[in-house]
Amino acid sequence: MTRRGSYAKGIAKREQILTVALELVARQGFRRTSIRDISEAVGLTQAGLLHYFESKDELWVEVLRRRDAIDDAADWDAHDPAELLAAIVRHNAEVPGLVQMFVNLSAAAATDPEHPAHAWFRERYEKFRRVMAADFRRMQEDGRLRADIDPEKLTSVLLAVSDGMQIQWLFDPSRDMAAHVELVTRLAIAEVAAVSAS
Amino acid sequence: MTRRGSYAKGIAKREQILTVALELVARQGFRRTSIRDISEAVGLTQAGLLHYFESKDELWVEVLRRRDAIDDAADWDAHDPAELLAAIVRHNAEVPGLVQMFVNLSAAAATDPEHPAHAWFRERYEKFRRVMAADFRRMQEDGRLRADIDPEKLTSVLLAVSDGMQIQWLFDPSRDMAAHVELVTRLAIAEVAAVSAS
DNA sequence: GTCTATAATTTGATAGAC
DNA sequence: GTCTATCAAATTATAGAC
Repeated sequence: MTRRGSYAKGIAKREQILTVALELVARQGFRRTSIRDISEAVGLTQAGLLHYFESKDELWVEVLRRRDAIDDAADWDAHDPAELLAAIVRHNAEVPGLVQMFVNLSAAAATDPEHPAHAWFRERYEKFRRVMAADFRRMQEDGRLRADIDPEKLTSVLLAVSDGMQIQWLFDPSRDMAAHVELVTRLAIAEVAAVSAS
Repeated sequence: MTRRGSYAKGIAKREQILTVALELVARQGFRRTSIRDISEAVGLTQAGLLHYFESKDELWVEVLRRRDAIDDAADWDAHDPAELLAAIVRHNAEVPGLVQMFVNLSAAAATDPEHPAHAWFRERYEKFRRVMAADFRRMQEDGRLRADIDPEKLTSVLLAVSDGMQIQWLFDPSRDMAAHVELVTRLAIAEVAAVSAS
């Protein structure tokens, strides 16, 4: 409430930093992007930038948080969790810096319990598994999904395909990430009609 | 041929370095393992270790190469490419350092064309896709695999599940990586019988 | 084959002034 | 909110002794 002008400016600067950081990652690669590069790109010194984020890794975590917040708020055109995931994956292909960052950060966080993003990723996987699996269970009750599939396993598989295809896509951007997610979905869903029709 | 004794010793030392490197990664994490740590663990100085490997990243690439060479030579009990992949994935769960390294290195290589492992990964994915897809195509001709699946896409999906589950497994080692690969396989294969029996 | 020594860089991070 | 200054590490790399 106090000093509204400079407060708003601080918020805007934060946003700018997060945006520019992703642009730099897309342009010069995640490993090659230092905190100094980012600070200079937004017209700050390195120390100036660290006024906004406690550390480099914390900055990346903030990028992830913001992405999820935006995704959560977005109005996706999807009828089931698998379609939703495919839509998100399709959207990610528009933001190469984000994919680069996600891949590297998830790897680092997975292999280091002390990493600032470790708990975030862990909880994210759990949340997705819980929420999506519940939806899949409902679909099974409605006969829209094969009954012989464990909903939790299917969720994990879809998340794994999504994560794994990001890597393959980075090596060859002509690969269609979302199409591969949809292949699994089709195998899990379409046969219901075929089997019940037989 | 010359100086056989010391030559053999050099080979043995190289092997020791690669083995110890993986042990250290498993124990203290990939990011926390420096070339100095490894050199000290094998009774060398940093400079001494760099007599064997041109750089840290080259050392990691050698670990990958050796792993693949061992896997290629192994006698896997598998009847089709999907079973083979599941067997390899199951085996990987016994070597946590390797999984840690693979995840981090593939991320780094994917996001940096100059990375020493970039070409290696790229070609590896291509090779797997080519070889496995050819096998899947044969299985389709034999009626052992659903005909409405693109063999290349199925291969990419299986590799993605394998890579993606490694990450989820690192966050929670109680997850069964191979079982998730097998879920996809079952969806792609088993229905042939069901459909053709109907 | 292995060491000591050391240079040169780069990076993330901190203290404290303005 | 931003800067200057400065640190401590980590890493690659090299020269040259043993």
